[in-house]
Amino acid sequence: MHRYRTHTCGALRESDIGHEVRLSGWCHRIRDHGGVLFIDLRDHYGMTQVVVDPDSKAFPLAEKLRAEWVVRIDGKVRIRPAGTENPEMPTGKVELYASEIEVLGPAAELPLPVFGDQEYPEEVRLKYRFLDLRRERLHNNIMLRGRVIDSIRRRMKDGGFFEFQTPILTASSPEGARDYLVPSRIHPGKFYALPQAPQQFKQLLMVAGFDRYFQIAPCFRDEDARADRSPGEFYQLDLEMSFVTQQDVFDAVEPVIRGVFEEFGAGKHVTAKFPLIPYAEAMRKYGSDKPDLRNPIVMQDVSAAFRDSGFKVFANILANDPKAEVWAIPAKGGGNRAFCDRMNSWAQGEGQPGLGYIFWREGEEGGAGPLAKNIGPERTKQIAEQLGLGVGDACFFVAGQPAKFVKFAGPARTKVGEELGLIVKDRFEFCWIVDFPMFEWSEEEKKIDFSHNPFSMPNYPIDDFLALDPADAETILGIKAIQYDIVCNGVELSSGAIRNHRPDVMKKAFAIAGYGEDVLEQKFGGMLRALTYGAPPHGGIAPGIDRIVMLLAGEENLREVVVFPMNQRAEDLLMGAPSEVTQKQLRELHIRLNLPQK
RNA sequence: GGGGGCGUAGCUCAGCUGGUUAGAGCGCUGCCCUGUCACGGCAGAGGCCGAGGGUUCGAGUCCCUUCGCUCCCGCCA
Repeated sequence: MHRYRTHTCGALRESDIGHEVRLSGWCHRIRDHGGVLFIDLRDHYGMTQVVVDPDSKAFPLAEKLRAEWVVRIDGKVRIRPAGTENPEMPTGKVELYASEIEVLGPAAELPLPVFGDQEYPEEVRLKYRFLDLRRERLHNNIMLRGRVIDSIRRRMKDGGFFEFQTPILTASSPEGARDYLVPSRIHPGKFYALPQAPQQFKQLLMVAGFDRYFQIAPCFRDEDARADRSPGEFYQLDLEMSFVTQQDVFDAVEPVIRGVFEEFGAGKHVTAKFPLIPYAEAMRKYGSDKPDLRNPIVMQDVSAAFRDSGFKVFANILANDPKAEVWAIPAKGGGNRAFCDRMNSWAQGEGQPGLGYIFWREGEEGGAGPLAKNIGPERTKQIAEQLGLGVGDACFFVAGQPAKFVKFAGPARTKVGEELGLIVKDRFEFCWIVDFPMFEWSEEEKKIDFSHNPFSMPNYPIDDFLALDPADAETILGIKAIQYDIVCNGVELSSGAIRNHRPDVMKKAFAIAGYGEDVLEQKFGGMLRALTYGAPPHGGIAPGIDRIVMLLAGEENLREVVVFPMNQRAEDLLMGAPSEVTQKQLRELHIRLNLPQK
């Protein structure tokens, strides 16, 4: 007989009745009836009920067992007495009558019970992550993650992609997020950086002729955390392809993503064909470049209804600023004052002066509320008709420069959708966001800068692009990049682009953004050199693994799908990272600390 | 860096307009219980009410400061 077990805790069935077996596992739950005592013995594979009574020589020890002790139990499998089967458990028709128990690992009183599904504070859960991971929900999430990654690998390989490993210790890159730095012992004063993404490496692999690359790649960024953004490190399905158009990338990636969501989405509806939504349209309709399409609300421009109207606040905004507009957020089913007032207070809590509204109800079919009275019945009717609203509905309005108010309009649309229960859960609504602007006006630096990734190819005839006058801001700010995102349920799942593989175009793009060739050479010399010696047109994308698993697991927070996550302040409470190091270590690295005054 | 929320027993939480000895459930300890599967019953231990300061006859409760966790803004090729 094996030292620890002949079966796992999820294995025993009626066919095993009468056999002498050995199980090892954790005491999940113990029910002591004095004369008879039940132990639910748990391991990774399942749970089996163990019975002990005073006729067994294991009885005295069984009475001493406590939750989460690790034990080995020998005994005979027997059928449960009629009426005591548990149909909830796969092993529920049988039980193990214990003849011998050995304690393999006793447990101290638990700071975090494994049994049950109560919520516990993040701090305790992270400090005792190993206990939290024993709990069903997290345990399942982590296994789901593994299965999702297996499936992704298989799908990528079937699609003709090869998996590569790229360096973890690399060079600091000037663009993007803050780097994690690693001091060099051999080169005093110099540092490696952990890659924010294997961006340049995958492009170099394309230049090297490997044609189709992918990697489940760790990425490191020293930026502050969010619920959907782990501090420090996260994983991407990083991929790159040569000789492709944007459409080729879509055709390669969309089936992988859709397939994974259909495979693990527990039957939830998955978008059959991801619609393409231009960035500008997404901002206009949804107030976001990562719209939640489960929310049916589509905003509209209703400036005409307010221009020169009796509602002076909006009329003046429109009269005084040619860029100003008024947008409407329709709220079907929100046609009562209580709801409109609640939205108004919410807006004030968001730092807005308020949220104008009109609502329609029985007896006031022409529109109710102060705003309706100010603009009059004709204009109110015009709004109702434009948005298809009637009795029982409401509509909210935001005014000003769209570029400035979308940061509020987008969340307002979400809020209305949530409050009115318009968001259809149990669906994965995907879309591609395309046509991102290549450049944007940096208010901070008072100059044109890259809007997103400087490696993206501008969607503009190459000769015309090379001939651009850097002072022609209007034309330049209108140029789109061949860049795209996948968005699902309001979560940005991935970002990608057709890359700029032409050194002359790249030099021009950097020149437009105000960077000289010396900067380009210094920061991206390797990349530039590679593009000089025969670079294929190429492009790719990098879906976030953690976010995919988060959506599939139905979780709101990345920590629920990462085995050993850090907390919001980028601390690992279990391992105690970051930590101080010895003077000797610092000396070897030629580092002297210069700590902030406290 | 900024804003919101939270902080009371090992854990989850209650504790009203400030009022005498701060409660419940789970867990823990002891006793009882031979068919439970959230077993049940009885008894008990366990509290710097995050920390510091203030107001008050009196503070878990009000005010200020500070620390911790979390959510958001900034930031995020």
